[in-house]
Amino acid sequence: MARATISDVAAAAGVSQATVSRALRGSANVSPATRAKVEQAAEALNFTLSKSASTLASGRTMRVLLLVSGPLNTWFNASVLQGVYDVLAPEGYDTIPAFVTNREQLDRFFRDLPRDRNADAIIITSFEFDTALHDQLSALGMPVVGLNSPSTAGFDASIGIDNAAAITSGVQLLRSLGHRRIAFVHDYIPHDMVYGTSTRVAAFRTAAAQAGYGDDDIVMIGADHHDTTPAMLDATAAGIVARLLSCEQHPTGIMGETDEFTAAVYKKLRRQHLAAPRDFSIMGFDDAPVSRTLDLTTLHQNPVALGNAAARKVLALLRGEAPERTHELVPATLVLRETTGRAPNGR
Amino acid sequence: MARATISDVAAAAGVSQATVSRALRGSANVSPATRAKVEQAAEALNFTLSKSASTLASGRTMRVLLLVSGPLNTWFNASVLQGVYDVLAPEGYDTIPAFVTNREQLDRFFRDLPRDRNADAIIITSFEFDTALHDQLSALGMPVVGLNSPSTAGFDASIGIDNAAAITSGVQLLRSLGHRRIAFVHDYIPHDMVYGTSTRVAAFRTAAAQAGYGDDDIVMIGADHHDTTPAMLDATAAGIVARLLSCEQHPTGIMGETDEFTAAVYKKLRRQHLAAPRDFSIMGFDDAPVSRTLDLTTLHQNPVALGNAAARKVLALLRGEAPERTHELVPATLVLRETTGRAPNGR
DNA sequence: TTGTAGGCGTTATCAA
DNA sequence: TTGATAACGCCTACAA
Repeated sequence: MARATISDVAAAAGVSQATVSRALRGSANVSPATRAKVEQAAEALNFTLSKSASTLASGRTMRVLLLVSGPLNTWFNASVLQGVYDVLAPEGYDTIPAFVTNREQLDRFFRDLPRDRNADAIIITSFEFDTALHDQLSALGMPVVGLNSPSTAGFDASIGIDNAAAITSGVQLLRSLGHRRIAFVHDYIPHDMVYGTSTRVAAFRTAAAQAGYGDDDIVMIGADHHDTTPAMLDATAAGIVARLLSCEQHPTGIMGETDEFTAAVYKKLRRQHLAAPRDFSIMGFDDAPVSRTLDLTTLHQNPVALGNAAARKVLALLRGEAPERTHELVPATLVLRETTGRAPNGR
Repeated sequence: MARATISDVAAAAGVSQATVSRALRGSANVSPATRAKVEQAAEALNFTLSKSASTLASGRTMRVLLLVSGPLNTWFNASVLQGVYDVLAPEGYDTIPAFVTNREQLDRFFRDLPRDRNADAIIITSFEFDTALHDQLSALGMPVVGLNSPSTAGFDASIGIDNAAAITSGVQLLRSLGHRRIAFVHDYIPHDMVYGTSTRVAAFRTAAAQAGYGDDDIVMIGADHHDTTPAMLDATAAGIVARLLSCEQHPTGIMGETDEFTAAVYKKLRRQHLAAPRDFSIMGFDDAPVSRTLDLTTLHQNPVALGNAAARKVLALLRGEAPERTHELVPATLVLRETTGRAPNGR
């Protein structure tokens, strides 16, 4: 038997198609009796509304795009997806993941997007837009919400963690523990794209200065390219540790841009038979699973919650309401674990 | 300006709507000249086909469902999603993730699914179907492909790793290293659902027997409930280690059902100042990131590749072709790292 | 290779 | 509260 259509249900229930549509969507202005009749008929015919037909007729696609930077199978991105999904699914929206890993893909994505009215809104994670992108963005005609983007420019709403405040608390911790010289180790920073985490580098500089560290007391060491494989990350970490330890007076307090990156550095340090917090203190950022595994002190953020919040803002925007808070900044809090402690004597 | 429709393009290009449709979909039987004209007109009008309208008219949704067990933000599930996405996206298909964590949700998912013709195919990851589900499944009328499912029953095609062979190689390793007594530690096994990884438990029993281990030489220790949070996993691991070490002659060779679970156990063991491979050997399963972090010997599988393969089978099925291999079993190979070695003396 | 025209299954507007 | 009916934007025989 062919699938039932709305008119089959209408016939079975003895009402019009319009009434079936109203009843099944839980719309107001349907008498309880009628609604019950319709629901029964639909049930009997094993009928549900076709999403495609609804979409076409209403102009609403019931889909929201989630654009993340980098692969989907990272802790952060997957968690954001989970968070977005959790609030969107009950509302009947599909979450459609998409990702870009470099500028070229990003441009292509936006070039194709406006021509493609196949989503009602878009959530953009972890990177910023320059003017060019900004223009295309506004041409989209759909709500755009940012998640952990370096700035709020171009977004109808946004949610993100307060990187600067978090980094400051981390620096303060190291200072409290007596570390005279501190370092920040970070991943490659591409010139053509601004990532959410990139702001942490600048934040460290600022925080360190404010905490009283002189220029000679802070060292910044970055990777010179993106590390896509574990083996490459490993090599990069080795290089960074080499530079770290060959400073004439090496820093004893180390902060990393992300837990993953920090973990790689930490492992290399241990391979030199240096131990934390005996010989140095090290802390990551994110509170990703790897930080638990290694008992790494870190700065906690909750990407699932961020995803939830972003999705809620999308929902509000879609309803034509203003989100409770348009641009929201949530704290990332210090999680003390085993890799930080009093600075070694004599340093 | 309102969005252009296909008839605007037709008018601009001086052809019929049908020709525009054919040209834009890359269909055959369109002269290069006409195609060029159409493409130009579409470009000028910033036009692309509406997915919803196409779907409605053609009956094809260009969407495939990916049903995973457990949250999306696990290494395995996120990687499968990535893998599926990678091959489906270029073909114009959206990947729509969905997940269920228990039997009730699973039932609900399938109860709603047939009434909801909003996907062309479905990929089901990591669990099996009993007869009841099987029936609903075939009523779906769309291709169903399995990924790491315990059996191939009910699937039009499937891909998975050979758990039994992998477990066997692990057991052989422990035997070669001289471990007289071996243990298998595993997560909770619910009674109402069969997971892909559950088969590893039985596989261990079989492999151990075949390798010559007597009943007294193998110990199986499982969790008695699912551990959803890190803290709970931690507690469970503590209980397991307690049982492990309180055996009158405790096993020195340990295999775990998954890397994550194994890592939790390993950490607890270390907290007792036991070291691998000095005091015991331990190996995980999956080659998840945590196994690298801890230098854990493990059995490698590649969920991204599994996702790729599953998606390719979907594509073939959707084209009405038979996949190159309908039911495929790929090996999971032993990765030697630092946590396995010769059994301690005198054991 | 291209055009014609009916239909895909809803939603939304307007009356009743 | 309910019913007619005209969109919604494209696909696909079928015909030319």
